[in-house]
Amino acid sequence: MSNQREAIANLVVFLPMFMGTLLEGKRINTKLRLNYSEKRTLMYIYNHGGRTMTEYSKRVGLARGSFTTVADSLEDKGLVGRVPGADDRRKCMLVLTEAGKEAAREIDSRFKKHIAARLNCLTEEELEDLKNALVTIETTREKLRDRGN
Amino acid sequence: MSNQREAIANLVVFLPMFMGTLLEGKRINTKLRLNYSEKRTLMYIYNHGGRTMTEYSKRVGLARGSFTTVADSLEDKGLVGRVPGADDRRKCMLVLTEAGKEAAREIDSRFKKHIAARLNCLTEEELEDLKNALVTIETTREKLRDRGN
DNA sequence: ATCTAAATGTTAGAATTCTAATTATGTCTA
DNA sequence: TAGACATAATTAGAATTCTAACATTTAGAT
Repeated sequence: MSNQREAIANLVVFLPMFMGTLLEGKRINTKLRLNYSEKRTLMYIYNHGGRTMTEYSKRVGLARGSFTTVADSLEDKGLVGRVPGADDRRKCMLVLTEAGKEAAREIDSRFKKHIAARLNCLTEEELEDLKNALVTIETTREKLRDRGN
Repeated sequence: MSNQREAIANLVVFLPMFMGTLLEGKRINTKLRLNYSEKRTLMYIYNHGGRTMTEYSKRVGLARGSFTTVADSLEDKGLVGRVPGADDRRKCMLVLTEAGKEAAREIDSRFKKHIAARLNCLTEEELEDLKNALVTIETTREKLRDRGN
C-alpha cells in the first residue's frame, strides 16, 4: 500500500537525529587528531581490509574526491598504506599499518563503551527491540543494494 | 546483557549507509538552489513552525553557527523570516513565507515520491517490517532524549 | 588493431560545516 | 541594585566535503 511507503518516508527523516542522540556527549579522541571520517575509514578497513579507494569512499559515505583527502591524511599519519592494484593498475588498495591497527582497536573499544553508556537508561526488552530494528534495517539495506533498481 | 549493547554498537554504524542507499539516485532539485540543510530546515519548519534558531539547529543536526548561515540563505531567498522573540529578546523564531510554504510542499512531495520509488523492490511484508523497525528507532530516540542520561 | 566509452584516482576551487570568540540579553544571588 | 554566570544568536577563520574537470588505464565493439 502507498500508505506504508509514505509512513516510511516520514520516519526515515528521524534517523540522522537518532544518530545524533546516540553519539552526543563526549568525543572519542585519541592522541592522534582524527576526524570522524578518518575514524570511520580506519574502522572499516580494520573490518574489511584490502579494498579499493572507491569502495571505501562509498562505505564511509564520501565523494571519491573527498576520500582522497582522508586517505592522504591517514597515510601522512602513518596509519594506512596505498598498495597499487595487481590486476588493474587504475586501482589502489588501502591497508592498515601496525599503528593503524592499534588505533582502530582503540577507537572501536571507546566507541562501544560510549554507546553502551548511552544505552544505560534502556531496559533489556527495549535493547532487544532496538537491536532487532537495527537488524531489520541492515537487512533491508542489503536487499535494496542487491535488487538494484 | 553487555552482548546486546555491543551488537547495537556494531549495527548503528550501518545507519548512515542505509540513508545513503535510500537517498541515492536523482536529486530533488527545485528551481531554487537549495542544499540538503536548507531543505531539511524548510521541511522541519513546515511541520513544526515558530521555534527558535537553536531548536531548529538541533533538529537539522547543525552547529548553531552553521545554522545561522542556513537561515541567512533561506531568508535571502525569501523563504523564511526572522521574528524576534516577544518574551525573550535573545531568541529569534523562524517562520515560513508563502513562497517558503510552497517550496516545502514541493520538496515534501518529491521526497516521498523518491522514497516510494526506491522501495519498489520490497514486498508488502518487507515494507511492514521496515516501517516497524523505524517506529522502534524513533521511539527509542524519544526515550533516550527524555530519560536524559 | 583501433576507436569509443567507462572506470579509477587525483586535483582545484567552491560550498558547507565546525570551533571558538563576541555581543546582547536574561537569571540568579548577595 | 550590582555582580556573576548562563543562554541565544552571530561572526570569523579553519577544517571538511562537494562538484567538476583531468590523466591514466581498462573494457567492449567494430
